[in-house]
Amino acid sequence: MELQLQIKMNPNLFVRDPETSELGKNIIKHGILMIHEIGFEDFTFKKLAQKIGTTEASIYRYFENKHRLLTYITTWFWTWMEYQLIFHTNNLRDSKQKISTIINLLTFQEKDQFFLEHINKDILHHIVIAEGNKSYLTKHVTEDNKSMLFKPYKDLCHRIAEIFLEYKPGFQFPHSLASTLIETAHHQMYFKDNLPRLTDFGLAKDVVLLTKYLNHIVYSALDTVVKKK
Amino acid sequence: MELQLQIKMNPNLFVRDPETSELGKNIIKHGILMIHEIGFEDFTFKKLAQKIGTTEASIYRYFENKHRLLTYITTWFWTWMEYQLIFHTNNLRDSKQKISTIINLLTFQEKDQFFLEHINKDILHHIVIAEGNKSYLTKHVTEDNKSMLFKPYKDLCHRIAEIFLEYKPGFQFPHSLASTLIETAHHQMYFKDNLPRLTDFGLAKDVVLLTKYLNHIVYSALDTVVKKK
DNA sequence: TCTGTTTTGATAGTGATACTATACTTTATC
DNA sequence: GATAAAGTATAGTATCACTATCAAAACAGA
Repeated sequence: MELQLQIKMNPNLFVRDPETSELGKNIIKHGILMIHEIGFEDFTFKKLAQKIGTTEASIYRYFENKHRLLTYITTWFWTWMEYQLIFHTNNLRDSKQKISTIINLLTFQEKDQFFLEHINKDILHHIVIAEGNKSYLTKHVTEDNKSMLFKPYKDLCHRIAEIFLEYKPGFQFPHSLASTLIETAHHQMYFKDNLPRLTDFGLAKDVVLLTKYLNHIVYSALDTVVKKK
Repeated sequence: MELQLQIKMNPNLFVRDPETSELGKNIIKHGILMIHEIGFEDFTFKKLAQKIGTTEASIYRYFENKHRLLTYITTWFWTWMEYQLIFHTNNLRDSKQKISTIINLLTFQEKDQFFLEHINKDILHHIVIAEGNKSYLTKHVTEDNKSMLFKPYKDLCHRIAEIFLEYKPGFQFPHSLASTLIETAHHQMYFKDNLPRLTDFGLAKDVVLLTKYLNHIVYSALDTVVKKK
């Protein structure tokens, strides 16, 4: 069975909802492909327009600018990630299993239950790894944050934090540990592929050692009593 | 006593060494101030030229483009950070104290021993937190990496890794833990100020809880035996 | 002090980027 | 079949990211 998934996005993210038209879906689809291909810096609406046979002006009817498009697709990713987390942990009672699921999701080892023809999720994941930070590393974070653009990221973080608390009630840093886990998973994957000396994963193509590392970090942090100091 | 510090930078980072002239030093000095003030995205060589009373063309004589300037200053920061680490841990025998020093340095709680009139290190630190990732999150990482542009970052990471190994010989992930520590320190500081829901530091202005958190992460990871799995 | 070299400044120009505006055509909807 | 909405075509502006040229100033060596 494949579930048809419709993610409702915050209207502040777009000018016109791209999910409501073919052109909109094409912008998302080829936007993702193109950002992955040439990188966010070199990506322009003009190039995208050429690729999908439309005009710059038409794309501007959907997104204020390319940064908003980036925020849209990364935010979509985090929303989808939370869906996945809910779906996969739904039937689990053991919080240890839930934590394993989180790590597997973050390292993309969990099979996707949802289907969407215009979004390639593997490529999207690569974009979030390589460009995702740029959506909040700006001078207008605070403003964007007030418009709730980062809510899905924070929701996911909070959900993970709750699972940590379920595993270890009273743990002092559940949210920080959650955001650290998310960011570390992505950073270490990026480093593994691009700056491997910053890791201890050697030339391994797979994600086995990374998974082991993430498990170690999380469980050691949760299982060790936080010092009074 | 104040030590006069001259950091020798990789020549691939610049066209003409900015340390060799007044104009060069001004580019660095006001470049740092301006990137901090308006953010890297809005920063241009034209604006910088206006500010320091020179021309765009003159700045291009020193740096190929603004991205190179960013890489220059972040790389300078990591080199300086390694100097600081060496300086502060020089006389320490206890690896536990060394680790405390690392965390204090990363959270900017250690007093600076070096003096430089044209570089404001507190502001530089803020830039590295908010913009530093952008120096390696590009489509040309691999190329830049081959030109050794990120060597200082990797050197610092390696030095921290060695201290971890000194504390816990045989630890499987010293480099990953080192890069995680560096990145987490910066991310959590950024989150604390801009997206506080991703942390557990509340509205605290200081860095006490963050320090406690980083200590917890590092020591729990090092003190816990890595599972065979 | 003359002379050659390097550094900086002034000016101009090019092509791309990041938009905005307007008017016209096609498509959906009632 | 009328009306609105969506999309296309075209054009235009300000800024950006450079490159080129030439002249002036500074400076270094003989």
